[in-house]
Amino acid sequence: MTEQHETPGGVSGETLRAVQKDIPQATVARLAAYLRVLAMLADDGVPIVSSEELAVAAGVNSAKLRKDLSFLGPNGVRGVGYDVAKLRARIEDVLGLSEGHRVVLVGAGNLGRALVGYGGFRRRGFTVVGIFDNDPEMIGLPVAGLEVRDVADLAEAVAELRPTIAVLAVPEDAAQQACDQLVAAGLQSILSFAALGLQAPASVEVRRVDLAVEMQLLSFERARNAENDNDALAVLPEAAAASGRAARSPASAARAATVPAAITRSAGPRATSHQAMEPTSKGSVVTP
Amino acid sequence: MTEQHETPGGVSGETLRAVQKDIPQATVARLAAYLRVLAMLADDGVPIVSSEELAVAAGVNSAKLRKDLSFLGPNGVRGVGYDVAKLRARIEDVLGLSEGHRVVLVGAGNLGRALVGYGGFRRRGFTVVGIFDNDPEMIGLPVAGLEVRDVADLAEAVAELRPTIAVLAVPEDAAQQACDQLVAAGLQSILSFAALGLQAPASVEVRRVDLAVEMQLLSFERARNAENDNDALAVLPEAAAASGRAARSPASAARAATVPAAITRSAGPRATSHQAMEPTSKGSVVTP
DNA sequence: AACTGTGAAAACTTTCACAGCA
DNA sequence: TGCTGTGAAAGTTTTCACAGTT
Repeated sequence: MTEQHETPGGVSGETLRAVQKDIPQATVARLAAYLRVLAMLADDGVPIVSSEELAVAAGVNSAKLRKDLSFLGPNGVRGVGYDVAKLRARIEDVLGLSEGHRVVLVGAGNLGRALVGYGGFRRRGFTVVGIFDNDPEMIGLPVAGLEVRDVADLAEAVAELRPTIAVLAVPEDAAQQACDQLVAAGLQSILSFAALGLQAPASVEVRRVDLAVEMQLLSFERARNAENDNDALAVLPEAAAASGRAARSPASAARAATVPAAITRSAGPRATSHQAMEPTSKGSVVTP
Repeated sequence: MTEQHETPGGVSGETLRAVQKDIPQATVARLAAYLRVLAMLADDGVPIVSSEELAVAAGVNSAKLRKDLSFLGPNGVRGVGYDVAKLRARIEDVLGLSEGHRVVLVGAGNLGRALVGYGGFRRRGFTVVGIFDNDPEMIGLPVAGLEVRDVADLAEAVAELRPTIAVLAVPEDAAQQACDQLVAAGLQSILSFAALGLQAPASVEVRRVDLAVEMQLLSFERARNAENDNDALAVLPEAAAASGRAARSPASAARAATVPAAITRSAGPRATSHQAMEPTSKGSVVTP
């Protein structure tokens, strides 16, 4: 949590605390996106990046990116750009990722297995340390190098594994019970793939990823674009026909991919075709 | 905006068109969330719901909900509330869901199978009509009542199946190629689970669900709350200790679950404990 | 009396455009 | 010169509070 990267010498918790409090929601959602791009750049051995380059890769405009980064304090060098490694470390720090996270997975079905197998997971500092299920057939089986354990042993296992995040990938009808068990075991951050809202103490952060919501947003955009296309066709037949990899209308250009949350937070950021933004909030499969 | 449902008689396309254009992004992301709650209410046989009840269930405040619904035209009855069935139909209409959607899935691995098995999917009007993979071992196997087909046959199959949405659940390194095939086959709406941004024509809507982003947002909230808790503890030790299912500080109360997109659109909406909001945009696993 | 629909105010976010530093 | 960091303007979203309807 604490920490600063540029300035040597210890920075107090005060500093980071202040920073975290004042970072706008919208900005936080995008920081995670910048991080992904930075990781790619780092893999490619790129040492320095300008706000313009980074912004394009992340699907936002450069003014927004610079404003976002300005909330984290000075990160770049004028006339030069941002040091990829430094900026990356700084963002990880602010997002509370620098220590990495130990994750327990509840539900070893298809979704659960898909999740542990998801490479971007470990690559981004999330280590699955335990897998649980309530199906006797499943318990004991090896999944991703771990043995599936009985969800009844959760409390005890948590004491031993010390996870910071739990991922809930169980059927709808088992979700609330599993959630209660996680809460009882002391987990404070839960990412749930159940469509229904889970009841949990206010002190526990439950984030929901709802695939259907993402699909619905996709549906809306399609409906809206179809509309626009009709309008355009009515007025400018050739222009509309020549679409291909061409430009999109300004109105829809701001739209793109992101999922604020795993599959979700909704109202997320938007983005242009190759990269999308708007995590959340909206976007995203994050749903209420 | 225009439009009326109560009134019998055909409503023109003009009307719906105008409505869609003017609905704020943030509102659209939340409509999908309201829909889920409405579906639950309908299942429970609840005929009428007030803005307050619906808002609480969706994790937003009632003023926001009423404002959101006002963009769809008059939907309720003053002094009474909203007709659950009517409101549901109206929202589905606006989101372009009323005709339902035919979905093709590319990638029959764990994630793909988890997705077709996901009940909330079909229940919300999305019907999987085709499953594709490029693994010879996989092709021909039955999954969810469908036979896995060769992704090479996609173009041909699309002509036959007429899907409106494609879900991409393949490994990172195969994602761009699969995306290109979908685009070539004429798909216009793609929900991708690949972490990387996909290159596609501007006319194609690509929505990304990135699980890692959701986890990162969860990490940030935890870091921020830990901070607040420290502050609270320093000042009010007992109050902080008595957390249980107690109230959360106003600052963090606004936070909750949602994933604007499947797993995100970023910056999505937030919500209170039992129900969360802020799709996507942002919320959600929607990422840039 | 109960509850919706909505202008107007407040809060938040994005964009502009430029001063300032390397 | 090139690019960051940032006030100030513009645009969007949320909240308030109340008039209007049943």
